[in-house]
Amino acid sequence: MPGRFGMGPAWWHGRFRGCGYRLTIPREAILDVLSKTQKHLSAEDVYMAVHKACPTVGLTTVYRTLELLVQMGLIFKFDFGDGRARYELAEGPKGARHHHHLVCTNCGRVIDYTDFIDEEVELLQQTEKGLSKKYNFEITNHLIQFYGLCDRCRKR
Amino acid sequence: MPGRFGMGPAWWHGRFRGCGYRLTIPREAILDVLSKTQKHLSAEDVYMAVHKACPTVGLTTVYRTLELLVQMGLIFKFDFGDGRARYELAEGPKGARHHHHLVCTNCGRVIDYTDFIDEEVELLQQTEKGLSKKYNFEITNHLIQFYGLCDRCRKR
DNA sequence: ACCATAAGTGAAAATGATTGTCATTAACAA
DNA sequence: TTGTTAATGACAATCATTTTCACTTATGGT
Repeated sequence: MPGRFGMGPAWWHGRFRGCGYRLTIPREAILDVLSKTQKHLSAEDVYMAVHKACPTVGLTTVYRTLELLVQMGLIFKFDFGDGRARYELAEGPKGARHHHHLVCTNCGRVIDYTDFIDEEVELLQQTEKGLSKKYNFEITNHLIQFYGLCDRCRKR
Repeated sequence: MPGRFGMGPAWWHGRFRGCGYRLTIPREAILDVLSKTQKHLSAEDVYMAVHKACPTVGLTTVYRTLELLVQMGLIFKFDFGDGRARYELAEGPKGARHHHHLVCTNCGRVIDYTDFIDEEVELLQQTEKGLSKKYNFEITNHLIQFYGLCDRCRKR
C-alpha cells in the first residue's frame, strides 16, 4: 500500500525530483511518519518516531527535512504557543484532512475541527482574491485558529 | 493626554487593580511603548524602546510583563515565523485598530489589513458560536493570517 | 506619613529549541 | 560503475525565553 492517504514514495519521489531534490531514506521515513498520524508532531516527536524505523537518522536531519517540506508545501508548520513548532501533512483546502484549530490557552490542548470549514474556506477565498489584488500579494496559504478554554479547563 | 487611543495610565491602573496586580513604572512604560506604535514589536524591540524612557528596566521584566499583558488580554502575541514572538496592543473586534495579517513567507514582511475584516469577524462569530457549543470550548480570541509572497518578492 | 508584606524587579545563569559546521556518505545522471 | 554534488550526522554554537534569588517598591492598614 502506497500510504494511508493514497500517495506514497513514488509520488513523493516525483515531487522531489521535480524540485531538484533527492528522495532519501531519512526524507522518506519522515514523510512516512507524518503521513501516518493525525497528531501535531514537534520536530522531537518526529525524530523519535523516525528513530524507531531508522535509528541512524539524526535530529539535525529531521529539522532540515521539515524545513524543506514546509518550503515545498508538503507540510504545514504551526505554532500553538508551547515554544516548539508543530508539523502536519498538508492538504489543499478541499482535502479530506483539511481542518483548523482550537487552542486551549490554559492546558495547551489543540482540537482539530472540520465543521464550518466550507464557509470559512469560501470566505477566505473571496478575501484572498481581494487582498491579492489590493496588495499585489500572492496568497498560498492561510491560518485560522481559535483560542480559549477547553471543556476541561473552563470548569475550574 | 491619556494616550493616543483614549486610554492611559488611569484606565490601565484600574484594569490592573481589578486583576489584583500592581501598576508599576516598568509596566506603565511597556504599555506606553505598545500603545504608541503600530509596529509588531518583539520583546527585544520593546526592551530597547522602554530603555530610552526608563533605562533601569530589564529584559526579564519586559518578558514577564508581556506575558502578563497577554494573560490579561491587553495585548496579543503573534508568531510570524521569524523565531521570535511579536506583540501588539489588543483591541476588540470592533476597535479601530483591529486587523489581520498578510505574512510574506520569503522576506518575512508583515502587512496589516483591515479590509474584509467585517465579513471575517461576522463569520468568525458564527463559527465561534457553533464550535463553542459543539466542543464546549470558551473562545476568547482568534487568529487569521494569510501567507504568500509580497509584491516585492513575487517578482523574482 | 509610616510600616509591614507580598508582589514586582534586575542581573546573571540556565534552559531548550533550532541552526551552523564540516568531514563523511549516498542518490542518481551519464 | 562511477563521478558529482546534494544530503547526512555528530557536535558545537546560537539565541529567544525562563528560572533563580536577593533586593526593591506599591499598596493597605495603622
